[in-house]
Amino acid sequence: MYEMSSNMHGRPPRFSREQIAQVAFESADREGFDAVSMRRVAQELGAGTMTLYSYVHTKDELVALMDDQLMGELLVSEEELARAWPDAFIAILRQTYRLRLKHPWSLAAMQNAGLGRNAARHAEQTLAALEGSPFNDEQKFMVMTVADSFVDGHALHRIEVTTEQAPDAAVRTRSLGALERIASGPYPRMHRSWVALESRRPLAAAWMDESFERGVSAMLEGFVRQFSN
Amino acid sequence: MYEMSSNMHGRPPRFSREQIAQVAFESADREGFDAVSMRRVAQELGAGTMTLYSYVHTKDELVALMDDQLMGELLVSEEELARAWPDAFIAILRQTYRLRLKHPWSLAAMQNAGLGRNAARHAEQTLAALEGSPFNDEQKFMVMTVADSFVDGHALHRIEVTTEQAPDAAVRTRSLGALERIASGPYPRMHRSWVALESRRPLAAAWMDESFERGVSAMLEGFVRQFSN
DNA sequence: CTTTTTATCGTACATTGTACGGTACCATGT
DNA sequence: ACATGGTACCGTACAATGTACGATAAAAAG
Repeated sequence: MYEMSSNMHGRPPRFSREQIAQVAFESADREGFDAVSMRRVAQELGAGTMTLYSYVHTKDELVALMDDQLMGELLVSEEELARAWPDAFIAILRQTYRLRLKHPWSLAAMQNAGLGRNAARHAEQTLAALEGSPFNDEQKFMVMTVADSFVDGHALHRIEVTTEQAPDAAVRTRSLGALERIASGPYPRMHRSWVALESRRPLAAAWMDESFERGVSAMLEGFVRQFSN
Repeated sequence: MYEMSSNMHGRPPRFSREQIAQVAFESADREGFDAVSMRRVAQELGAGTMTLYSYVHTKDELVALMDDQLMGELLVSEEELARAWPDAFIAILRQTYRLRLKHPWSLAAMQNAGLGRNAARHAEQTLAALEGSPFNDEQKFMVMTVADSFVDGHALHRIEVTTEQAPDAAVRTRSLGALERIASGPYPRMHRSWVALESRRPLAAAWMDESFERGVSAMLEGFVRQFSN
C-alpha cells in the first residue's frame, strides 16, 4: 500500500509515528492519561501543535499508536512460547496483568484503539501458547477471550481500588471511603469478610496477587474439565 | 450528621440529587457518556449550569451518583437470594453482566466513583448469595472479587468489540479492522480459530453469551475444587 | 420588616480537539 | 538552474469543557 523511501515527494518528515507515540506513552506514564493532550505532546517534541496532525488524523489515532506500542511490550520470545502447557500461557497472562498495572491508562486507552498490529501478534502468540492444551481451535479462542477478560477485569478493579487515593478523596466526593462505609453500615457479611482478611496481612497487594493467581488457575482447571467431555 | 426537614433555613432546593443523577443517567444512555456535560444536564433540568454545583461539588461526584443509581438496579429480592447455591450467585453475575452491556458507560464511570451505598449493598447481597457455598468468609470474598472482575472484564471486551463500529472506523483511524487484519496478516492460528468459529453462526452475540456462561461455570468449578483441599 | 441562609446563575478563564489557510521546504521534471 | 508540485509545519480561531467568583433572589427565622 505504502510507497517506499524511493519515489519521495515533498518535504521529509521530522518525526516518525513511533517517536510521537513514544513521547505520548511516556507522558501518560508520568502525568496520567488525561494529561496527554495534543499540545503537550507537540511541545515535548519541540513542534507546533498542529504539526502532529501531519502524522495522525485524530487524537484517537495517536491513542491507538500508544496502545500498539504497549502491546509490543507483551510480545514474547519463541523459546518462551515453546514451554509446555500451561506454563507459557499462564506466563503470558501474568505479563499482561503486570503491564496493565504498570500502565493503568491502557485500559481506558483500549476503548478507542481497535485491534492493532501488535495486539494481533499478541493474540497469535497467546493461541500459540495454547498449543499443547487439550482444547480445539474454537475452544482455544474462547479460553483466550475469557482469560483476557479476567486479566483486564482484575487489573481494572485493582487500579480502581488503588487509585482511590488518600484521605481527602472521601471529602472531595462527599461519599464515604470504602472502609468507613463497610464499618458504619448494615453490611455484616462484608464486615465479616473484612475481619477475616485483616488477620492475614499484608492486605492490598499480596492479597490481590493471590486473588489473581487463584482466579487464573481456577478458570483453567474449570475449562479443562468442561472441555473434556 | 444531617439536619432533618424540620429546622430548615434559606431557600429550598428545586431538585434532588437523585433527580439530577437520573437525568444524567438517561442522558448517558441516549447520547453516550462523553455527551454528559454539566451544561447539558443543567439545560435538560431547565436550570442554569452553575446551579448544579449547589447539589454536587464536582462532576466526578455527579458521576458517582450515576454509578450509585446504576448499582441500585442490581439489588435483588430476598427470595432471589434464598435460592440454593450456586443459583442465586450466578443469577447476580448474569444480571450484573446484562447491566454493564445495557449501560456501557458504567465501566468508564466506575473509575471515578468509589464504593457507593448501593454498590456496598450489592456486594453484601453477593456475599449472601454465597451462603450455601463451600467457601469460608475469606474465600467468599475472593470468589466475589474474581467473579466480578471476570464479569466486568468480559463486558469491557465485548463493548470494545461491539463499539468498533461500521466500515468507516477503519478508515478514520487509518488502522485495519480486526477482520481484515487477521485475514491479511501472518496470523495463522487466529485465522484457524476464526474459520472454526464461522462454521458456528451466529457469531457475535450468541458466541459471547456462551463464552460468558462457560467462563463463569469454569471459574466456579475451579474454585470449588481448589478450595476443597 | 430585618436578618440569615441557601439556591440560582451570568460571566469569565483556562484547557481541550481540531478546521483552516498560509508558509517553508524538498524532490523531481525541465 | 529554475519551476513545479507535493508535503511538512504551524499561527490563528472556534466551539466545548469544568468550574471559580460574585451578584442576586428567595424563603425561613427572629
